[in-house]
Amino acid sequence: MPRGLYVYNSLSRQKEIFEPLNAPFVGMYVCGPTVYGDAHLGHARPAVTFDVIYRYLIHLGYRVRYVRNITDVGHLEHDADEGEDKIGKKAKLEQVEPMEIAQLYTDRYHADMERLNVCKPNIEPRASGHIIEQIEMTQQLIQKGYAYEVNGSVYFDVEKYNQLYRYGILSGRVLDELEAGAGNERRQLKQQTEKKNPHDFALWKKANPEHIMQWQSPWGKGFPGWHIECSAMSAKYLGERFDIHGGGMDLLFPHHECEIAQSNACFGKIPAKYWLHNNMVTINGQKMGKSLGNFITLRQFFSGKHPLLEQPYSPMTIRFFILQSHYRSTLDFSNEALKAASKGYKRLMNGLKYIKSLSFSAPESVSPQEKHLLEIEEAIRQFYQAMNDDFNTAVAIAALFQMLKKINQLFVGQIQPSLLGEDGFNKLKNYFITFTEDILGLLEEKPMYPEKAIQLAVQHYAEAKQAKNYAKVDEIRAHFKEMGLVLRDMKDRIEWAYDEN
RNA sequence: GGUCUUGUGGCCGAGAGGCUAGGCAGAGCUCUGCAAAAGCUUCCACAGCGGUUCGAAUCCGCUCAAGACCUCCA
Repeated sequence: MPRGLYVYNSLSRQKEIFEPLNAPFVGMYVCGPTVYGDAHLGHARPAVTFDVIYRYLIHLGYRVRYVRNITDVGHLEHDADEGEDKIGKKAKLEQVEPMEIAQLYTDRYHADMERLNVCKPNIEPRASGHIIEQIEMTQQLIQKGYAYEVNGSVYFDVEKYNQLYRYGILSGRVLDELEAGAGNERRQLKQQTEKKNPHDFALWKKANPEHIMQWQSPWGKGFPGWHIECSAMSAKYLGERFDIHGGGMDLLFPHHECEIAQSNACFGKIPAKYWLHNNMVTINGQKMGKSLGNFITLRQFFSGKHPLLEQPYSPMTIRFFILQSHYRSTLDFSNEALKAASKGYKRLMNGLKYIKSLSFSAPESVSPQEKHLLEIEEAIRQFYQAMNDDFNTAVAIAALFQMLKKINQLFVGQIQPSLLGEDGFNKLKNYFITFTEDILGLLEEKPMYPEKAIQLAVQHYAEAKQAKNYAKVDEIRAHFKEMGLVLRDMKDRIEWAYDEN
């Protein structure tokens, strides 16, 4: 299909043609969750975004190795001096093993992602399973003179690195200016650390005796620093240089900046060729995040149990909602927007369900009109063009609705399949299904009753209708409504569909 | 204080110098026991003020507003 995929590279701040280092292979690393709480809408965004990128690359014929990590150690709660990590803190509160917490939330994350129809990554490495790799990388950095040990902790020497390379290449920061505007409080805090320089970041942290998560290292007992896991694990599974590194925009600095510094100092190359960052989900115009406490978990969306939610929103509604905006724009949460997404999604699914049930037939009397074929091909072109333009799913979905229009015209019998011609019909059907299901990952959320039971009820409805027993008819309609379904009386038949309200 | 981004119709959300985005909502028509759905038609825009241009929502400047990062965060 159409070649020429362009992606926005945060490193160059512009769109670049996507050319893998070793086509047809593509290595993609995306920063996954820290598993100490349930995933919220903000976690769904990168998961869905990079899921579609993954699916599209595969669709284009690339052989993708997708690595998404699980952070189950190492992220510090306040600042490095406190030396308490998030997983450990929660575990102490709940009197369980830290790994139990990590396991629990990993499982819950997996379940949530499955409901969102997010593909599993090919490799999902855990930080705790790669302590050795992280220690080795830290040792190498010490050997090369880019890291130093103080009291059982090891820090990356940003000043030293910046002499040869440029710290800030990704985020556009200049080292000398970094500290300039920092408030007094922060400056005082930073001066108390054992770091040579406030910008230096931990590769390895010494653990206090009461600290539960700790491992033996050449520098005593401790745990890995904030950023080293991604450098160590991406290098292990994708090589020292790979194609795509993704994550949320809030990770751009310092996380990804530090990753680049570490990996570059260690291996002499910037780890990824393309750096892709999704924008934030906002709520009342503000970033949805853990620290602000203004987040709504995915489970709360699915159940509707949150004060801000007027109703539950299904996983596919959430997915569709995310895909309706471009991944580099902020996406504002509101009940109105979600409800609109829900309706749009269901309309799309009704079309999908119908076109799947339809096959081409051509009575001799009707001959195809080229106009239809051209319109179908135009929509297909628009879809690819949109996806090739930095994965513009919003425009891609607009193309899908163009195709839906044709499907609905078939549905109400305004046009016949034969009018599209066999080629036109097959293109409409096959591309619509491929685009919707395979690339965008939007699936029907099937009713909880088997198709056969529903067909039986449809029959009863038809009979009541025939007998003009309108009381019965209305009763059956009400039952369908309860199931989230509706009945549609067509001229020549009766169909059931998903209720769009 | 620094770096950066954004401001589009009732709501959400694309686009990016001249050509319909799209979804949801609203109005009308067709269809219908009543519906529902769909189709067709239709209303409603580019924060403000200047400038560049034959032409600006799109480029430049200023003003106002909102937000992100500089600390763990997707």
